Amino acid sequence: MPERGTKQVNQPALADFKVGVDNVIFSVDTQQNRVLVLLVMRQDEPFSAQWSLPGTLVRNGESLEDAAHRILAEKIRVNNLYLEQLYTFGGPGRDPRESPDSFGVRYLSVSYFALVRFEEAQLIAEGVSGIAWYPVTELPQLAFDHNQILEYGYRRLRNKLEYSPVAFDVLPELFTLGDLYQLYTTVLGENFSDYSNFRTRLLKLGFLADTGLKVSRGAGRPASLYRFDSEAFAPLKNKPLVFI
Amino acid sequence: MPERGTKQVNQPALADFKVGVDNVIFSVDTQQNRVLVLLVMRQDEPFSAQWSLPGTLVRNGESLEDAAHRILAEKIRVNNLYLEQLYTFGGPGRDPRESPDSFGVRYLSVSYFALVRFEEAQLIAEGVSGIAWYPVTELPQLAFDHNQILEYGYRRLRNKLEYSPVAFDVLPELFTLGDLYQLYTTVLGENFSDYSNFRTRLLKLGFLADTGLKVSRGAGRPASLYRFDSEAFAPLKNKPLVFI
DNA sequence: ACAAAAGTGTTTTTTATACACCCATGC
DNA sequence: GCATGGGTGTATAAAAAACACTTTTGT
Repeated sequence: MPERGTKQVNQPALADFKVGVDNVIFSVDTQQNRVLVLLVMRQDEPFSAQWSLPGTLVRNGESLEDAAHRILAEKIRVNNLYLEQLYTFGGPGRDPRESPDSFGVRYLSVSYFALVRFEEAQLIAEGVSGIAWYPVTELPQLAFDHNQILEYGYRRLRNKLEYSPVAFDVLPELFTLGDLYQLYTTVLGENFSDYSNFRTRLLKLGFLADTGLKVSRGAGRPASLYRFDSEAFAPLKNKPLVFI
Repeated sequence: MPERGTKQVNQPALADFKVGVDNVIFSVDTQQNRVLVLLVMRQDEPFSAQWSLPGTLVRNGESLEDAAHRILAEKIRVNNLYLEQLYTFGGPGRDPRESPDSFGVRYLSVSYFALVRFEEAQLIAEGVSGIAWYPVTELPQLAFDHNQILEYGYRRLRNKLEYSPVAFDVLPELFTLGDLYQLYTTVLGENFSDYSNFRTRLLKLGFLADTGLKVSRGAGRPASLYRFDSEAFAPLKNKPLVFI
């Protein structure tokens, strides 16, 4: 990192930071076919009583990823979890707790991108239970620059869907090819691919295992339940893949 | 961001941070066909007299990207520049200036990924001139976790090369299709594509403008000099593209 | 003349796209 | 029986991959 300014004298002072971690946690409701993001109601100033991304300030001895796991575990119980760093927002003035003259402590946010399974995820109700899944299409105004962070996270979701098997981190353990197709259509839009071609392509890749189980959902022929076979996927891990 | 712990009492203390910005600056020597990264010799403790990425600590009122630009401008004069955020490294103990008990101030690094043109970039010699381009294949041991950051940056370069027109930010303004092909081979390895197919594909994309100029480099037929036509590329900006 | 690098064209194989159509179930 | 969603197959177009061949220079 940095030179310390031992030689130069009239150097501007270094900023002091508190570092926060904010999680953009996505899941998908396969029943209602909606992409959801987890929001919490703030209890404290600033932005008290406004929705925000679940976040926390980093503690002594704690890594960034530890902090991300900690805040996630405080809000939600999950079996499966996909987590990766998203982006770091650190401009001056992004937190009203910073003094207006730009001196004094600054607040930096390292955001994380997380995927969980809606059906398996249990929200942890705390007090008045200010925690909820929001459809990404109906977002409220969020605290801080969280709308921007969320937008950035949603873009990441759309991108990853195309070349990475993240779909299986938000779908239930067992899913039909219709579920999978629906997920892709709701996130990527109607015209990304024909259903039957999508089917053929995905099956040919060889990491979707047919469980033999069937589900019937109203009218129509019952669908096979598939499972993501991570062992069969392993050799494809670093190859450029096209899911769409 | 964060709840402040107004209600809970026995909460571990929040960490205090200094935030550094470290740049992974790549360029390419088309003559010698090598990918280069800019390193600076540290003058101060810790890691005095060791090579490191050019970095700096963020000052009062300064944004992360501003800091990245500042340190870059201190080391190198460029006409062209590509810059984007890379990753944030913030685990405890990544800087020896942190006290060993993990209390006291911590050092976090937001790294940036930069591309410049080797021929146009002038290094700014300061004092004993501890600044140099290193081939990515012959890296010395670096200060802090900078080898890890650099590795991460190089992976980003390889990835971006495949779907993004970053090649034209490291190549000279005018280049031959051979130069372009050489760049791809040195970064991506020999067997990513046949030269003649690579040619045809790239030209069909329509954003390489033939200047009509020719260069002769030793034996062989002289090659046309091309220019990246950013206007012709604009409509393709958000489309999924394959360069390889 | 010939090696070396640039550039063009052709053939084959693979993949994408657009459909038409059959299958099994609920109502 | 027929609407509904699941599932298969086929014909066509496009793109990727392999490679043969021509062009223009330096020596």
